[in-house]
Amino acid sequence: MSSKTFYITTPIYYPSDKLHIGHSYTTVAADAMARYKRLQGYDVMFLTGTDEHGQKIQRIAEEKGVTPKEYVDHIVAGIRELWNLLDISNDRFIRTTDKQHEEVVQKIFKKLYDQGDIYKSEYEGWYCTPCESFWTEVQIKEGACPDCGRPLELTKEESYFFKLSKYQDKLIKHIEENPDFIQPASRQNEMLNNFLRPGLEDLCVSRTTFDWGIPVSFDDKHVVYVWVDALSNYITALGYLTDNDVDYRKYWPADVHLVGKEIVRFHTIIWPAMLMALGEPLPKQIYGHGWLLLEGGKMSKSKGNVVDPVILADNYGVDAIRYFLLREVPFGADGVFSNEALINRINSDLANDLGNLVNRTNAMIQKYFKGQLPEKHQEGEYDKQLEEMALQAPKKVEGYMDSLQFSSALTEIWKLVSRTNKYIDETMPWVLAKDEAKKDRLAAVMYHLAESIRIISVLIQPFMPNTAPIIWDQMGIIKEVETPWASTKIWGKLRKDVKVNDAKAIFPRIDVEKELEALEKIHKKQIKMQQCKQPTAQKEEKQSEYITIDDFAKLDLRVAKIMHAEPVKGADKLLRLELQMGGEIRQVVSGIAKHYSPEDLLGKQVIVVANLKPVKLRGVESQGMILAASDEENLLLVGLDGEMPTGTKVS
RNA sequence: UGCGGGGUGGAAAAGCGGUAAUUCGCUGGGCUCAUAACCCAGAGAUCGCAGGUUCGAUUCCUGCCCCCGCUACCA
Repeated sequence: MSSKTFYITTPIYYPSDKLHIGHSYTTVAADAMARYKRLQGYDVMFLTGTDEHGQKIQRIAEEKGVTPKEYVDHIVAGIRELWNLLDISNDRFIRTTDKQHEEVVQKIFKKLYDQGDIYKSEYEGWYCTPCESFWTEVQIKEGACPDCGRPLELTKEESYFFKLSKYQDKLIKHIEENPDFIQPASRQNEMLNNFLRPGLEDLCVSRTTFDWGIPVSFDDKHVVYVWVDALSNYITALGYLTDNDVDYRKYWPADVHLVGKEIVRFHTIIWPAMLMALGEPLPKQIYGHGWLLLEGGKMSKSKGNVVDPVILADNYGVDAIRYFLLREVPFGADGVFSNEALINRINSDLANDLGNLVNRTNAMIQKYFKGQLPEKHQEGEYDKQLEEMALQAPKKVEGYMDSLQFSSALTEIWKLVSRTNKYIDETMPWVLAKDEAKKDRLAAVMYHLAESIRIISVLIQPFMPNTAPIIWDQMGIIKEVETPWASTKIWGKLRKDVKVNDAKAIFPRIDVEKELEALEKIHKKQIKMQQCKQPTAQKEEKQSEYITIDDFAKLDLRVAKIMHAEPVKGADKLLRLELQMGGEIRQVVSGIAKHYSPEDLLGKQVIVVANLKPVKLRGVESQGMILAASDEENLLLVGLDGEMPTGTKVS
């Protein structure tokens, strides 16, 4: 019956570290969409996964002394657990280390090579041999490696290139003719103006400098680089170029690739070009959402933010977190996460409005009708208004959902929640209850409340998959008959003599003050735990890394006095200092501008590493380094417990 | 420094050429079914600054200031 298909994807995440609330945001959004489409009768394919290759992961794994695969297995297990916890209903989970994916990527690469869309050439760049890394002109500093500071060589590396430039005009045309292809529209202009129209360069799609990747099947010195490997997950997961490509033929092209705004470029330029080269249809839409910024104002910094989704879900419930993520931020724009915002949202929208509505309705039906409404209802004033509003809500919600406006969709549902709360005040059931003659009218009022709640409960399903069934249970709503999506469009689906069950608060109110304190404590604890972990790791290393007194003697530490200080032009962290050190004046560039103003420094005595090799910073020579203690927030210069003549040796 | 986003009542956030929505908070009132909740009313904004276009600008143009993210510089 469901011939309509809907294919939605999230990006595949890079498992170099634990995921945070920002990743959850994308995935929860995709999940809400997938659930919504399923409810509408679509045959949905919802894909998420992990992008597991690359130098960075290889490096981290080496540092930890495990194989890259062992390392990612561990992280990926955690990611799957998180999606499980957040009730993510993905139909498939792809890992770029899956055998099928690797094989198909090799086939794709070979195919593009055979038809001339990938060609072998040389990649020229500045190469740092010890780091085994290439750097671009912009990245290098003073001809040295930005990582280790050692000299670079202009090196050529054999590399495979994808003919991106060939597809430039076709891409521009496609984007111009399909205004929905890139959403929101502002991103479309960004792509056209910043990348496509100025001209595309061919893309380097293989590497020889590391081997944690999919080997190029016909040239095993090379590994397939991220573009071809990662982007193609959207089709390899469906069995593209395999014996069993039923799903590919069924679901491709994708309806939406949901991505963060930082990777819009890859999805709207490189990916479509690859598909054009493969002769496959392009996805219908790429939607670039904004960031969920973790530390908004200074408020949250001082109050501390717990951003571990697991802790948040444990404390407030999965649905509350899902609600917050999708409600707080207008999809497409950036938003800010703070514990306070989260708790306020839970209190006002979930506890006060929705939770309380269900609770008071349930309580009244129990109190006035012993839990079950009679068949006979007397229609009255205000009923029509509520009915109309309830019947409009689903249409509006659908409109917003179809354009991925989750926040607006929820706002629309909550308008109905508010209207229903207001209906109680208008009809004043407690007055009706005092007059036995008005029993029928009272029954109709209760029914209107229950029916409105039923419609609300069905509408919130995609967002809050756990809450909906709880409401059904409390309100005696029968799942199969009274909760299909289409049932929201008909008033009166709920049977007249509905019988409710005992209920307790779905969303208890949270004490903001207390809770913020509690979160703060957890936050501090986490920081402590991290700090504890690091020193133990370092300790082991340090035992073999003792230095001798001779090593120390190599340092020439001197007392110096700051005679002059000024900002370095074009740098916001650097100060240029002139130091009196014995008979000489030294010029030192120091990254302390965020913590000290030039005036503060005049006349101060500091400790200088006097025999440090001079370097140029931002074009200014620095002949040494001054010592300071610093953590993430603060920085204090190291001084003397009194005054000493400048030039005095420190040991 | 480059790129991008933004500055609208206490907070968040719409509007984008013609009485400045909405939510939270605040004040006052109502009600008592309910989770100190719900309902009603009210106060509170010269829409970052300075010019310009226009009969008229928060909305268009120019310049400037500030904030945020990425980026470079923290020897």
